[in-house]
Amino acid sequence: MNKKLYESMPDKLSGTTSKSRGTQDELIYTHIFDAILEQRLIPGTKLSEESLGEIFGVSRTIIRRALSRLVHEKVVVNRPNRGAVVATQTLEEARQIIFARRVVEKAVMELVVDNAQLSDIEKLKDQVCAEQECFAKGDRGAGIRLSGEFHLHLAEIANNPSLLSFQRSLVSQCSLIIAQYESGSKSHCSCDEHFELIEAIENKDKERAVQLMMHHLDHIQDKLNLEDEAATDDLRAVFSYLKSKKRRKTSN
Amino acid sequence: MNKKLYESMPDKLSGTTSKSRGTQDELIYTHIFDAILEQRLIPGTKLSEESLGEIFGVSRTIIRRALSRLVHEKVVVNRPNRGAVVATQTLEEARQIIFARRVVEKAVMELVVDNAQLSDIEKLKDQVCAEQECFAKGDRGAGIRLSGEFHLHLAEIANNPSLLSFQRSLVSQCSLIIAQYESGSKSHCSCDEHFELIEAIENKDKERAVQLMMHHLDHIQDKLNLEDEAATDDLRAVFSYLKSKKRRKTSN
DNA sequence: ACCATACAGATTGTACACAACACTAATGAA
DNA sequence: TTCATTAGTGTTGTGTACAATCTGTATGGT
Repeated sequence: MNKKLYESMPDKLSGTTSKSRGTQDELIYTHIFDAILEQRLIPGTKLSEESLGEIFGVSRTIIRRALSRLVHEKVVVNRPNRGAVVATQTLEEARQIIFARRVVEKAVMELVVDNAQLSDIEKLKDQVCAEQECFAKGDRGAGIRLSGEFHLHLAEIANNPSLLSFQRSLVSQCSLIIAQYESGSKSHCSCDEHFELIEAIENKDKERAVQLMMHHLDHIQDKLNLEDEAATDDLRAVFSYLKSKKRRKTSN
Repeated sequence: MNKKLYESMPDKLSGTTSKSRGTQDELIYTHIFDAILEQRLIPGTKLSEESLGEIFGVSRTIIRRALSRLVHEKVVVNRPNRGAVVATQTLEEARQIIFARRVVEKAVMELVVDNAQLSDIEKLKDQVCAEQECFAKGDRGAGIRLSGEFHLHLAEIANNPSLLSFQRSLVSQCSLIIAQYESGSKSHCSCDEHFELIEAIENKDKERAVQLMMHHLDHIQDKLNLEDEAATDDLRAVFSYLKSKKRRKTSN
């Protein structure tokens, strides 16, 4: 009766890494995850179990599982007895995360240069084009998400599951950091750099590819100025495309 | 009546990374985790929620949380509707995990050489001594666990939380791999190599420290290669030459 | 004897009720 | 007014009942 509400969600969101279909909690995880990566949920936003349960039409049990996964990936922080919030990072933590990413991206890139097939490179190009379009038409949120997914895709090509899952966590955290610290006006068009990376991969120029990647990360780090941003912290607004239904007739 | 049973457990188990105290599920997580690292739980063992609940004197809710964390760290695998089992890795997965560890350990070691204080080095020495004692008195399980904790401690000294949590997951998985593939008779006394590592750190000889670490990992991997043809109880590995088929649908 | 289907037992998946805790507001005294 | 205590309200934490699902066994047909 009050179930399966979420089935009416727009499809575009369900394609985080193009393999997000599955159980309820996975779907919900993906929605929240994407919302965070697209900066529709900004750092510090409280994620109330009951609200989310109403929004997605499931019980708190399911929400809890989705949140617990996000907590594990360090995208959400759980404050005991006080609920979960979208993670906020200090500048020092941000530097540490970017450092870790440097370590992983270097290894990933070396594997990518060795492993990348032509089809992989085509897909990468398509992805960066999509990213470019998003920025061009002003959909900054989706652009930032696709930018992160570009790096995830690299880790997929590298074909090491451990590195991939670590990369997933790091990329998400980086998106949060960008959301938190980067001035909104800066176009953040990493597309050019992404195209350069692809070119180096295509040429099998490992050294240049790695060096470009390091510079790419330098640029992210350089942009860590303190700046404010304004997005919504209203859960219902973020997920407004869902028909939010009242749970039960009891207690309003 | 059947609650708080676990309070009477021996204390020695509660010191995984010397900061394991906390909520119920964290305690239980630690106990299972240690049991796996000490190879008292071997790969493939089923972890029934109800049994564990009885053993620890808590409801399935808590057990589920502990298991979910273990699943996230890839130490336990969850089979939908059929419960959780201690993870088994194929040889290929094992190689990938060790590769990822190579990446992380190199970065960690470079940081350690830069950051290590005298007190850190003392603690490392104590830890390896404890490890040595365990092997000497035949407690192989605890020895293996301490051996892993040595590497975790290095990641702590490196002082990068992201790398540390990745390292935790990788080290646990490596312990599983060793449990699965390494012949029991081999002494696995990595203590000597650990002492050598400490010496290089003490001398601030970064290059040598990194190289020793790589060799250390080579040795782990070499042992796998020796066992390459050994029988496995992992069906996927045994029948890996078959193309895995999609699950059959309703139309039989 | 063989195969398929149906049933039975056990285990996990989900929802919900209630307990425990944290924050807020209100009350009263100095 | 200000501070301390306390009651109230809302949210999370945990246990448990029931539903859904899977595995193994038994039954019946060929």
